[in-house]
Amino acid sequence: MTQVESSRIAPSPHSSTPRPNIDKFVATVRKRYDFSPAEAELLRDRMTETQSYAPGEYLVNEGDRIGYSSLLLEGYAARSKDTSDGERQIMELQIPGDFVDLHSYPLEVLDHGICALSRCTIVKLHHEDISALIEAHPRLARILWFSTMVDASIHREWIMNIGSRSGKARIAHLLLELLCRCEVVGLADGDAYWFPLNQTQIGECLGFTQMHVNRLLKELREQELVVVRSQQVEVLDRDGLEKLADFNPSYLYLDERTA
Amino acid sequence: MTQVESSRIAPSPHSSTPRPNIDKFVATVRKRYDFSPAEAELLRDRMTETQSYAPGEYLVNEGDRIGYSSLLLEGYAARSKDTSDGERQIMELQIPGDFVDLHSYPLEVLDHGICALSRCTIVKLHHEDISALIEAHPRLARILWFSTMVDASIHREWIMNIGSRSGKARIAHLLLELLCRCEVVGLADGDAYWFPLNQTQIGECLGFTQMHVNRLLKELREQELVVVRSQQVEVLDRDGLEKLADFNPSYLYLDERTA
DNA sequence: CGAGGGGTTGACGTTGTTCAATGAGCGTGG
DNA sequence: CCACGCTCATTGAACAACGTCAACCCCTCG
Repeated sequence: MTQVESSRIAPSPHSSTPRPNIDKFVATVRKRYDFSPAEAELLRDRMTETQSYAPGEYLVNEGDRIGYSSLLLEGYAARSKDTSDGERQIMELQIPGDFVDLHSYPLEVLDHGICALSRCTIVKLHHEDISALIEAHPRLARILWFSTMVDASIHREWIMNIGSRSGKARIAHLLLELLCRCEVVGLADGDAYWFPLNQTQIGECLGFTQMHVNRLLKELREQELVVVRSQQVEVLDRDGLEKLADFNPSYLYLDERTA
Repeated sequence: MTQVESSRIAPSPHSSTPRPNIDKFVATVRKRYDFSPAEAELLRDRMTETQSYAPGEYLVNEGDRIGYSSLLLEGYAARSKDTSDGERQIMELQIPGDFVDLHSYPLEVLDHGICALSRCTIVKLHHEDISALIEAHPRLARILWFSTMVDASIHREWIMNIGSRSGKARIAHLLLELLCRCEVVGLADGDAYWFPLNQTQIGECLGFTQMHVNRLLKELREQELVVVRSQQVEVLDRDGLEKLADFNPSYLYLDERTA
């Protein structure tokens, strides 16, 4: 819980942290790629420049051509695109340990924006440094590539979620995904975790209106499956919720036994 | 049109083509990464083993651990997952020139299946060859990585499509995406192209029932925007269809000016 | 104390599903 | 040749899911 709370403490913007803590990123790939301390050092050596963003601020805008990628150290962010009628669709949620725009390294121009959903702190990795690292250590290329491919896998599961599941199952699935991901980076407190999205933003993830999200959350609460209130998710009946959501975490690639 | 028809001719399975034509793949990355003839040769030299699949056959099953990736030479395939209630969600359509499971190189185990929607021919690229190529030519890593990141970008647009657009706009968007992609690899005939999906499969892409797809196609036909019949899509009013679908092809990364 | 953000609830309309029936096209075997 | 089975497309009517509009609540912050 202390780690959760710490993400609300605002560091000074544009500060420089000589040795940022990238352990959460290492934790997300560890089960698949044995990230040696030496390899972590290589990466960490290139990451010094940190930056903070206020809730609602965009780290990257759709169409931006940026020369660095950002590793999220604290806070929640979202990949999103704006619709022509002024709405917004969120494609993925990002939590500490996630490389939020490593996609921009091979893509050069980003097709989507990255929006801070809470106060966020990131550390930058410049693209020229990625190129140098990869050239000297090809295995790092595969690890970074892997990390972006997990994003693609999450995208596919979201397509499945939005396209094929019932309303309650969709919300349940979203909340379970975040529980699993928070656990891996040490941000879960049992079956509870910090979740700074309001009902409107949950709707933007799932293709629902805020009112409908409200009704669905009410049903999940009344069935004593999960409670979402004041930026906290508390899963009451994990088995029941997973069954309702048809949840199988293998798409997150968080352990070695995944199908 | 001849190229379209040729995809129905069945080559013998497990045949060996010394120098497969990978020009369509080169065409899909050309605008972003100037793929030199020498680099194309490097790739082609490693690709000799071809294979064919019948419609409905799976190239890869969810959870498979395969040692090679497949470049689609002929036919339509789909990335898909099965739902618990026996339905199926399609996450992406693949056409000639697409690397259908390059994702499995960094992921090792695939989170989704690849299903042939028509008769398909692929050529294999073994993962050990990818590793060797990348080690010797780091630029190729970025090109292959790029190709998988375009898949991720397409996934994001599909999330947007399914989550935020109206029924008619969803179908229109899907048909326009395929038109653009077919054009780049020379498989479009003006504003028409071969499209071997039936209404059930279109529904599996968009989260609709077959009956609803039928009704939406009828409306699009009556509005003289697009006609879909007997495995052919004919776009009658491209501007009108693009406006209806709120279609912006920049997410496909098919030209250099993309936002 | 007023404004604003977020949550809650109800009535009603639209969108999409389900169930059911029908027809068109095509290959197969009698 | 026709009858038959099969896939795919088409259409209608009842129903469920979800959006829209509107009102109201609570809390916080200035």
